[in-house]
Amino acid sequence: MAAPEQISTENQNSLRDAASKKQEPKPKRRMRLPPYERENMILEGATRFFAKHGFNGNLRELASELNVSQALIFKYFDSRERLVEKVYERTFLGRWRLDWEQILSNETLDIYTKLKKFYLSYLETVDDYIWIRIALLSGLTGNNLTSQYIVRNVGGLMNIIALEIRRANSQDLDGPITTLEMEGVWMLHSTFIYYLIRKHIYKTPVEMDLGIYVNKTVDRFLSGTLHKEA
Amino acid sequence: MAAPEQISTENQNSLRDAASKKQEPKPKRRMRLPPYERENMILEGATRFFAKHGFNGNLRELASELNVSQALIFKYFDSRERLVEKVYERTFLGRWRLDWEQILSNETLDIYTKLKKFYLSYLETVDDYIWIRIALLSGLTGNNLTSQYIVRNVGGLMNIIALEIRRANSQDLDGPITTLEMEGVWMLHSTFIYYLIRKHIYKTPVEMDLGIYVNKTVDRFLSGTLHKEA
DNA sequence: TCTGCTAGTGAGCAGTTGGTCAACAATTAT
DNA sequence: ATAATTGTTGACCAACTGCTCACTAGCAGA
Repeated sequence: MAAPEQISTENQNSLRDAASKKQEPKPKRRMRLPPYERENMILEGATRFFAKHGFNGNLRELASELNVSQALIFKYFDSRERLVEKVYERTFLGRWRLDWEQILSNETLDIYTKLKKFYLSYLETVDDYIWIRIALLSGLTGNNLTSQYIVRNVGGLMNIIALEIRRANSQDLDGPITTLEMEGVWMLHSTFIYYLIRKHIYKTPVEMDLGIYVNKTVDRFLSGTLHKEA
Repeated sequence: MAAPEQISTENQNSLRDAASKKQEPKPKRRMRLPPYERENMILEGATRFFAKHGFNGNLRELASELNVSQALIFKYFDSRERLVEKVYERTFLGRWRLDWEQILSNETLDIYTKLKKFYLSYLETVDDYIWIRIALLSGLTGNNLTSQYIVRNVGGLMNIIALEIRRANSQDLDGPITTLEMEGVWMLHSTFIYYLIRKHIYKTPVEMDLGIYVNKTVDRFLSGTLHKEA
């Protein structure tokens, strides 16, 4: 760790040159962007960065990843807190698809294809390192309205599925949905969420063909994993 | 909810007394504990604390929760990093039950009761605010061997279950287990893990009777959620 | 080419944080 | 009682962090 005490002048020079060659050749011409673009660039970088380092990641580090001064971040976002809020919005609200509800309520589809269509679309927008990490981080950090908003929204979809399952079982649709019925629906959803956790967070091997995986999982969910024989 | 606006002087005094009694009458006599006990106390407090505030929670705050100086923490743990490691060990390794593997391999039980027995025991040791939060936090922070160790261990159990399902389906036990077979097994496990996430992290309403919940979930997993009629 | 507007920055401030250390005091042995 | 041992602490340090501000420089319009 200690620097050598004696170096020849030439060495010193060449070392300095090498060093300066590594930091200078980027004369780092100051790039001027229209505010909207710059804001977007920062927000996108922050999303990636927070996903990786958590919401109290070092802002100076974020700035240097963006090749921008740390002061600039505060020109576009009043405080770290505001920046984090924006990241939430971008990540969650920005990805919510309004047609999910329609797929699930579509009367012309049977329950198998309905669930397969929905979860294929759901996974397409959500099977992403950034999304799953931000989702878990925001849940753990708590105190954020956005994650609660999502919980409620997903809860709404789960309710629809519960009703569709009743319909498929030709049960009475009127009574209130029981806790155990809801747990049944969450079973399917849990499977897909934990698939994302294993894939993007624990990085264990998983089935990579989403089409096959979704089909098989929905089938299993509805029909059971035991071959009913005879 | 609102406090009464008028209180007699006596009341005010007694209130003030009560308040001061709460912070002053602790002349904070210095408590001396045998090292083993103190270490345990700090470790337990740190586990609770990190579970709540994440692994870069403020150590001064932790110290004050323990009614102990911040310097003392460093007498028992060289650095924050070491402390976090110990928290991992305590939380994960300390809870692993060796008999889980035996329950699952037990030849005298049918697959239904096997899975029910196992997951009841599993949830009993793992259905806990602290456990699920530390588990997710450690996964997100990455770079920890312990969480990978657990992933491997759980993976081992999943493998056993995969084999048991083959047996129940009277399939050939010899071929290698396919990715899709494994995904099937993860479906059940995912359900229980995400149950914990909903319960302890998102704090949404869930079925509270573990016995009923485990039974019903295993049944659904094996037999499907659709009533197969005629 | 020059000028005005404003995107962008370096330097620095106040507060915080992990970690250290000499001194203090609770307990035990004498 | 007294002394030796050692668990415990207050005060401190150096590094870091969110955030600010006076100043710099890229770009559009004249």
